[in-house]
Amino acid sequence: MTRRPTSRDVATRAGVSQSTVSFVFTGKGGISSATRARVLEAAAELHYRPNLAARSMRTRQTGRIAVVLTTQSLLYSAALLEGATVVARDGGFVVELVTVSAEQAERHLRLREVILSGEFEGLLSFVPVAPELTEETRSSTTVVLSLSEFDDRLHATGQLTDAQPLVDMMERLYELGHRHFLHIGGSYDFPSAVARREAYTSTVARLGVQSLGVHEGEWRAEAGYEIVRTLPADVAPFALIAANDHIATGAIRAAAERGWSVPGTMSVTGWDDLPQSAWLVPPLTTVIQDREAFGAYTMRLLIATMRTQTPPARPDDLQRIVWRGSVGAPSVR
Amino acid sequence: MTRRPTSRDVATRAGVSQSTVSFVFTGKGGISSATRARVLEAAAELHYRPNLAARSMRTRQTGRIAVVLTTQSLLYSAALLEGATVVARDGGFVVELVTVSAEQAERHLRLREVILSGEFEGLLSFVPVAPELTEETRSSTTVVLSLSEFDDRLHATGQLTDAQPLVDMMERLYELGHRHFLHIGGSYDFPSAVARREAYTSTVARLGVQSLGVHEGEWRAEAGYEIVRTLPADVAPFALIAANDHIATGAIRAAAERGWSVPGTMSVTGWDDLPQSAWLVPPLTTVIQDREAFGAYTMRLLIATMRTQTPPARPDDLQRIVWRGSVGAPSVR
DNA sequence: CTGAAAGCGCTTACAG
DNA sequence: CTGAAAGCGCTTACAG
Repeated sequence: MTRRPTSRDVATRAGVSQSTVSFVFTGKGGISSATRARVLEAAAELHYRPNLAARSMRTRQTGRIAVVLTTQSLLYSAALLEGATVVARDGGFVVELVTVSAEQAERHLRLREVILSGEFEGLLSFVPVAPELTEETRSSTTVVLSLSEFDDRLHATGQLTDAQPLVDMMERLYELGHRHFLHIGGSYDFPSAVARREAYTSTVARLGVQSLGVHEGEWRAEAGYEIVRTLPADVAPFALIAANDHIATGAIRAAAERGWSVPGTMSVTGWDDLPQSAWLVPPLTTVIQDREAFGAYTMRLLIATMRTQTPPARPDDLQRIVWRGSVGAPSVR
Repeated sequence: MTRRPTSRDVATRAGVSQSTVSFVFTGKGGISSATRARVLEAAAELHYRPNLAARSMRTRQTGRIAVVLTTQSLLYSAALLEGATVVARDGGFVVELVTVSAEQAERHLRLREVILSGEFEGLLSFVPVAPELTEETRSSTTVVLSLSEFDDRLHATGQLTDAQPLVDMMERLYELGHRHFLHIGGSYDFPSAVARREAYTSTVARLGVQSLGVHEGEWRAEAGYEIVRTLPADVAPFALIAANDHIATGAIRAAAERGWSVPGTMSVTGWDDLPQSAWLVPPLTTVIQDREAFGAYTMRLLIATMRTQTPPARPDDLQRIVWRGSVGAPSVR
């Protein structure tokens, strides 16, 4: 465990000055290829690597980007994270994962700490960042991109919050003969939950079909279960548009307990394609999101913001519907 | 976007020397409480925070620990990561997540880079670290703790690979009247899959019951589905011991298609308690792993190693069975 | 094309 | 109990 070699050690070995070594590694300054080769060789022999803390101190840049997620969302975000990380790495940044509490106040404090610490040049948040916090940290050197903010500022509700698949699913169900619909949504502090609810109500109006209700289901299976369990026994065959697969799974269970056929009595659609969704009885029609591509895109956007470059083009194939057995024509019991 | 305040700024404002400010923030040196209060006040007014890069350079310590996971394993590791992160933070470390390819050679290169970069004081790997790599990086300042190594060195196969719950479930099924069992395992390059298979076969022998088969199910729902789908129609009521919830879910689907009752004709147990498992029809009996506690434990172990302290005691309540409707007495069709 | 030198913001002996 | 000073390993004007 000897001392790590420094640029000075490399310089001595290569017979050049320390600054020349630095120039070689940063690519700055015109170094002749002969000198350059000598330096690189000496560096390789010593297994030299630049000390990032020293570089960071001198340049006042950390090369770090924080990605913020709650533990819960992390469960669904492996691919998203992967996409973002790869883009960041290609851009010369190191990504640090910051998990925060789902609880508002606690999360606020932690985010504040992360932003003010100065350790990060950029922050990509997949959880809402309170406006006050954005205000308070305006003077920080950390460029913050939060997905909810992002929705507002860039009018980019066309991303993960795009509810178009929900409209497509409802139209398909209409074609199959459905005239009664029910919506169980997520938590309405999520833009995506609101977007899906809006898409539902406007599509109900446009198609001229009947809505049996719109409930806030908080993304939970319990909600799907309870709401379907307590529906009138003589309800007309209907299509449940659930905001995610959890809700849909709970609903299917309730239907099974009531002896209702799926999709005949109740057709149902989810969102997210959880691992077990394709294996439910019946398999669940749902929306697959290309989270990796989305993660990559958001990171590209953050980096472009940090460098004040023009934002990258938005990919338009981030979501697609997988049709499975939980959707079919309505049938009399 | 003004310049960040430094300890010198704080010193000026508090009317002390810069080193006094440093002493206050590191807790070193005997600073009178009056001076201390003045410094802290000035620091608060300026929103001063120590520059970590500068500190790191001076102390030659990075305060960083890398946690290594593959993207795949990340999906199951949210809680694990949370547990580890909290412990690290309490220990004064910052955790950086490093995702690596599941592909061997690529992963090797990346791990090598991470270890040799000198950016991390510790590395906690949930993927195997090749022995050659451990050898090659012996002179690095990064303390490496890999979970596979961990199994060997500390004989700690009693952790996530402990198959005891499987034995308990089989005994309970035996009490309920089951005399026919079937096992669909994971991938046998996972120690946990092997441990579960061994526990199954030895318990079959000990209880003197009949095994309808032992299959390598590669952790996949397809395996559960196919194997149950192709069982003889006149098979005796049996208990399926699936290596995880995916397999169990596929099996339940096959049983439903065959018109078999669960748990009467086929009782079934899984492992992992996936989010939808409690909402299947019937709800799935499974094993809940306290991944958060496990993650916390592994991080404690790493930090103890880094500080050459005695390792922490192993928690013994990392797994527990949740009994749900998929398990019951066998019944004639 | 290359070198000498300043300085990034800290920590920590060393004086006093 | 507090201060002056060296130095961690780099980058980057500034000379030459």
